[in-house]
Amino acid sequence: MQLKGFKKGTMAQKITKREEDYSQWYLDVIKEAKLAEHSPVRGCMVIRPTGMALWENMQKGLDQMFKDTGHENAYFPLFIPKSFMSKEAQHVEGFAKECAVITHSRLKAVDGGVEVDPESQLEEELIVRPTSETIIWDTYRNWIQSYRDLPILVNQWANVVRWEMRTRLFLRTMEFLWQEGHTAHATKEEAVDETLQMLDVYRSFAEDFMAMPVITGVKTESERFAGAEDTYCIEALMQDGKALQAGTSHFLGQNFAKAFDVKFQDKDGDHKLVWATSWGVSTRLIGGLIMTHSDDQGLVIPPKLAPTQVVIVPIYRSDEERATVIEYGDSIYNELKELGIRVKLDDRDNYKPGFKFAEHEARGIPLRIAIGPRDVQNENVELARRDTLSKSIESREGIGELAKKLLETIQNDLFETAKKRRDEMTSFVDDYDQFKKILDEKGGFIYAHWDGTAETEERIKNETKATIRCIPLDKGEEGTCMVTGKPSKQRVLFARAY
RNA sequence: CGGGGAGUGGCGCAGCCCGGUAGCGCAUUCGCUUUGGGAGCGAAGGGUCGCAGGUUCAAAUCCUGUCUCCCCGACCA
Repeated sequence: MQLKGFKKGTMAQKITKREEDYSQWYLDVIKEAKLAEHSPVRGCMVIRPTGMALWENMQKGLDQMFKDTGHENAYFPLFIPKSFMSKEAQHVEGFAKECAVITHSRLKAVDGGVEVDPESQLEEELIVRPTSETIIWDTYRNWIQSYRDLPILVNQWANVVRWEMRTRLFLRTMEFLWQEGHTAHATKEEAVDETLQMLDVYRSFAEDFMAMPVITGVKTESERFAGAEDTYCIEALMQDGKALQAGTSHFLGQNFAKAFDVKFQDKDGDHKLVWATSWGVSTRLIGGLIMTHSDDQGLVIPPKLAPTQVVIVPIYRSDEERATVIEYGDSIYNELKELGIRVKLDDRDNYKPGFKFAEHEARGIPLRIAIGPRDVQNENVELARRDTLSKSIESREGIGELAKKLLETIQNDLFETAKKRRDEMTSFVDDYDQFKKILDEKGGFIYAHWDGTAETEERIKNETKATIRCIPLDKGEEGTCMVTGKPSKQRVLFARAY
């Protein structure tokens, strides 16, 4: 039995509507879902328990995929000696402007307060890691002597700091959580394969767990990671038509092996430089998740990642009714729990059902089961989907299996909906004026021909704010550059980006 | 880092122009009535007005500095 959808707009509006102010909507969703908040430290956030539970679920999924592809976790220091940073020229250039530097080791008390003790100045300053290539490659030098020591397939879960000018919760913060994989190989082919393998891990994680469709491709020289030969990426499209780089996988060539003198003796007895990769995704994915699925009622997230997948809301008047309904709810709770569903029974007595409905919607719980005396009587439940905001009456019998099935349906539907939206906001353009027009009026992804030069790329960026997000891996047809008319090997993906 | 806006009980705001010792809504606590889409009434608790200086008999209010957040720009894997 189908019921009518929820009445919208009748509730007190705590969340700014998307079309009114997208940035404010994004902040409101995070706040109402209790994912994170601003901290007293500029550019840094407090990740609240719900936000952390979401990240932990993402970690679990990714970590399993890393283990399944032969990787192990390790942990390297937060601090990097300053001299390490300068060993790889491109790398230091890329990160120099956003490094936090530790110069002193202690404070001293001064009339009621504290100040930095000038006598504690460090002989060599320490850098708070913006990424760990340098300290890891310095370490790998000692781990690698023979081809038998290769490959090294290591990942670490860590925090990093990049001193950003302008920050946004999850999307760009000065400190963020991430994973960084660092691998060492005997041959170029093996390293390239690893780079592409991990890119595909990211793609499938984005699609299968986050229900977020992505385009895979390689970055142009100007967007490449400092110190990499090639940077591959997954690019997602947000609801407001802006692109988000959601993950990167770098083929580092022998740049860090050279810089840190990491060689191995091969079967033929020759000493050779090691080939490297690194790859990472961060809490930025949470920002992408929010902006892919959520609506004006608040957070919408896929069941696979939802900290709570099903919430049961009891409805009652008297104490007797309460006892009956809660008992009914408990049995449903146990049934779902048995099936491995992350379920909660919201038995708080100080909130009315309507309040709870709104709250659980704002917090993005995929499925809600409401039960009242009528349902106990008829052996029914009311089932509500967060993604479609639709409700139906279902039989108590078999509710566990139904919920489980429905969670899978929601997971798939979210992906299909997001993919459909992404495709609708993707254009193919051959004319530069048309390109500008679409960018301003519609936004989204634009596939266009480009002559492959940094000059043209720069010009387009300056004139339109759009950047080449990537050169897609599934190559299309040849053509001519929309700006210069010179030959183009394939269309590249343009968008304004976060 | 440049331009604009803002910081006042937990949250959202008024008061500031024109100085006179802080108020409203929501939330919280207690009580009663309620409970199928954000409950009602009654009572109570909670704020050195971001922080630091200065002017003044007197500063949330005027002046200077500083920190943080939001928007736009520059910058940025």
